[in-house]
Amino acid sequence: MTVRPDIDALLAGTRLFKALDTQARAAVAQEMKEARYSAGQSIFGRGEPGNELYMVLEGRVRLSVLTSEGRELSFTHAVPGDVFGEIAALDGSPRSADATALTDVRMKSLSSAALQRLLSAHPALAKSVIDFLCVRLRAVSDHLEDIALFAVEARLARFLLHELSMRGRGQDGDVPRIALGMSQGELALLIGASRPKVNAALMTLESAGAITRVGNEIACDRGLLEELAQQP
Amino acid sequence: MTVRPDIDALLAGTRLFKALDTQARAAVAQEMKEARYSAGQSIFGRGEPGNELYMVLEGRVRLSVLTSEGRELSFTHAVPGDVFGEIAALDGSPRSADATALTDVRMKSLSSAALQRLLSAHPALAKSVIDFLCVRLRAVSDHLEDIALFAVEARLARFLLHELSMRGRGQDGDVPRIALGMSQGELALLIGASRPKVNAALMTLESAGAITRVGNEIACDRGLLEELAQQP
DNA sequence: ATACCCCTGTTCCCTTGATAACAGCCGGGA
DNA sequence: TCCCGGCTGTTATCAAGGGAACAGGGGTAT
Repeated sequence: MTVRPDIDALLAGTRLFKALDTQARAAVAQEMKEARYSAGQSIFGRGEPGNELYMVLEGRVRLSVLTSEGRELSFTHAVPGDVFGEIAALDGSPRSADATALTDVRMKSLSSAALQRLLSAHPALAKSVIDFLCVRLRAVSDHLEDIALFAVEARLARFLLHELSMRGRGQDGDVPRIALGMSQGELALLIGASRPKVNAALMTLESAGAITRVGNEIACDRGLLEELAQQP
Repeated sequence: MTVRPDIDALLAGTRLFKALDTQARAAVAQEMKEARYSAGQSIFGRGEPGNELYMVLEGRVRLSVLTSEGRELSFTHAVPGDVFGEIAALDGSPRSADATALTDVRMKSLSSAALQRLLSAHPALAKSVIDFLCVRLRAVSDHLEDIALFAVEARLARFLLHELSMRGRGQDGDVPRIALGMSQGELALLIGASRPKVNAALMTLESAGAITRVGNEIACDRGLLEELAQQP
């Protein structure tokens, strides 16, 4: 395990802070505090006041909402390098989602007070924040479109393609692979479908030759996936 | 019809520009150009380069997406005082949705070049933009949650409550009313349901006493609507 | 006046997907 | 070692909702 992953490198890789110069990034790094949660723990809940944002160093965090009747939907998972909790930290309103540690998690937190201070001191940060929020908006819009307009199978194909473009390795002509790192149940929450349906969809994609499961990784055929991603 | 609605007043009422001082707002107003479209016309399409944002002065604009198979979903409608097209104008990426004039529309447009210039010149604008994007994000997230987790009837109740809180008049103990200003077909696109289902849901809400239709306005019982908005 | 178009209200059928339930598997802890 | 808990794979049942279809109404243009 990496004992001291380079915080500065992580900040540089994050859309939120990538536009800053090294000096400004050092200022940000200075303000961040270590935060740890263990698997299953709630990091924050919807409706609570939100006084900080987080950057994940290790582990996986579920960002989700839960209705009073117990139905649940995940917006996304935050993995190392990802930032979450930024909305409440930026606008001062209550948390708009629940954050739950899916594994043991190590993070850096940045208080909203420090964030506001940094925003005033480094105008370039504002531009970064705006870009970051635009990316978020496009992601949520895409998610909405997927759930409203496509069947479960196509949603799964779209999810895999999205993961490929985000965290995909497997360069060049090689068959790209994804390490999902989550159960089918978590996948179902992200896709907005029931767990059995997700299982069935995985089987369908597999027999269609669009994916092959090797260990706990998934080898993907981009072309076939893109085809299936269009279907009703 | 208002021949010269006060542009400055509209800008002041817009979240995007409300934090600016009068002088900065005058600078913005200076940069805006009149734009007109007639009912049914496309203003921009998804995937096109986006070089300006718009503020609606008169009329109604549908912001939607369309799949290759012809299924459609509206994200929202822009009405007088609303801004749209800001994402592409801010981040330089292609349009993420289609914009269609539902009625004859009169707008002011602001080029992304001018927007970037204003952002550099007026740091307070950056803060406004960030707040604006946060509001957008919360709205899209809510929409996603509604569609993923609630039945058509509850989604309709939620939509009406949302309209009430946005554009609702009917102050104090009075029964609040909404002028929807759209057909059931448009409403169905916004809610993510079929037109017949929306019709049935309206009937159900009406016989439950949650709404009463008078002319082309809807009188709402907030309490009952909030109750129905929770149901599966 | 007439024809046309778009909107509302409504019905029927059929597909999708949620739910519950159960068996088999694997890994960790007692 | 055995047991337990969580995960995968799979099935049968049932409800929600989409799509097509049609009647009636009101406005507009011819």
